[in-house]
Amino acid sequence: MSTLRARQKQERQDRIVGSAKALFKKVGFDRTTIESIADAAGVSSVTVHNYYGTKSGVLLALVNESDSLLIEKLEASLPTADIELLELTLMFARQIMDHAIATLEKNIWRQVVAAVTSDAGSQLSMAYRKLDQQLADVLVRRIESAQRAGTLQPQIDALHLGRALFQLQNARFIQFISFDGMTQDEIELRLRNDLTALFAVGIGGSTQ
Amino acid sequence: MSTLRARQKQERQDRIVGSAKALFKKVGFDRTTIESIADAAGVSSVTVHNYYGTKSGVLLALVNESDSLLIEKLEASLPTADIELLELTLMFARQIMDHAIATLEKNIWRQVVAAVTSDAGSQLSMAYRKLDQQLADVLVRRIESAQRAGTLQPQIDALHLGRALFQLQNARFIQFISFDGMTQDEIELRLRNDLTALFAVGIGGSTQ
DNA sequence: CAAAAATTTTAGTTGAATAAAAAATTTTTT
DNA sequence: AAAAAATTTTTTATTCAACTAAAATTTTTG
Repeated sequence: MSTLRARQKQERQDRIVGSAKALFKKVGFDRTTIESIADAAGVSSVTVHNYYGTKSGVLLALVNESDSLLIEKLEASLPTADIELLELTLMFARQIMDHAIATLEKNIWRQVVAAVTSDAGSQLSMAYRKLDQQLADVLVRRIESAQRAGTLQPQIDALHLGRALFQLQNARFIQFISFDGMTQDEIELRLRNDLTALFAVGIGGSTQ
Repeated sequence: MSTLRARQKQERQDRIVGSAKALFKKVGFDRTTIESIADAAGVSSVTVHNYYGTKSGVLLALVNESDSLLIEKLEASLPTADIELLELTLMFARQIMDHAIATLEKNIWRQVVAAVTSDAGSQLSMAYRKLDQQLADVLVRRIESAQRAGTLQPQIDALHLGRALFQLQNARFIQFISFDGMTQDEIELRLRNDLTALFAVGIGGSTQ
């Protein structure tokens, strides 16, 4: 029951992450210094480094937390059956964008993506990727359930389809956060166009 | 005809970009300092800053150059007609990966992606995105020509299909560079699975 | 050769990151 | 409960490199 010390550690970490979030939102990532985070959290800057290694480390820790919530929310709110594949995917995308915007500014999300890419391999990057995979799994399971419900042909490969749809959605999400002027509606339209065009390919069968 | 000065400027820039490339390949991005680039190029570090602003700036300049070549190469080598959509896309993806690996290490590509994402909005980021769009256009044109050749149903929306395929390919490309252990074959397989699953959706028509 | 333009030098700021010793706190032992 | 041991945090100090500003110098042009 080594817990008093552990609890305090947890509290300290919570304070750090909380202060970081507030500062990121207030003055942006670049202009937030590790020292300002440390000050706001009532710890020393060395402690921040000890826990999270780098400034990006703090950011990723913060995002990992909030993304775990997103998965639960998605799991709960995404309709289970009786929905078109295209609509399902769009709904999925919309919820992710909603969540992202509710959590942090686009600008900060760009830093998240950059950090995950730039130091792929770090603990926190890998945690982030794992969450992505869980998101993809949500989609896969909905596809399977649509197949059971008869809304979608059963011979389709649900796993690969779900992953492909996730990749596409994710690519568009990154586009969404990459431009301040890009609206959710515009991204939704693009994703819709993507899917419509792709789904149209199979329709005619081989022309040969 | 203000050209002597302009020529020297160009030469200086070439030297900077060349030295940077050599250093990035040799010791990696992080351990290359702007001063070492400047030294190798025979200019002062301030000059490097003046031209490219940041270290990432130099990197993006370098990549923009080499990617222009890629587009030409693709345009020349990608078969014009008489090819399946799936094979076309895979070939496209393969050439991009080949080019990427021939140019820089995965590690450096990660920095490229990070830089483009992190300061979206900078000149060089936007140039990079423009090149991406040109890449997508190559795909679109091949699709149109496949339609003219009768290999693909003419009623399909070539523009949106091409863009969707590019997005998917790009997502998989980023996955490719994100892990040192990820092979081209593995990525090709994933992309093939993506496409097969997506194209299968249309086949049955509506079940409703 | 003088004017104009660009580069380099000089000098300084900033903040991330790290190391090692000191201080504080918690746990364990007596 | 007090002392000792163990662990964590903070202090202190330093390094490193990106980036910037302004003056000095060089180069080009007319």
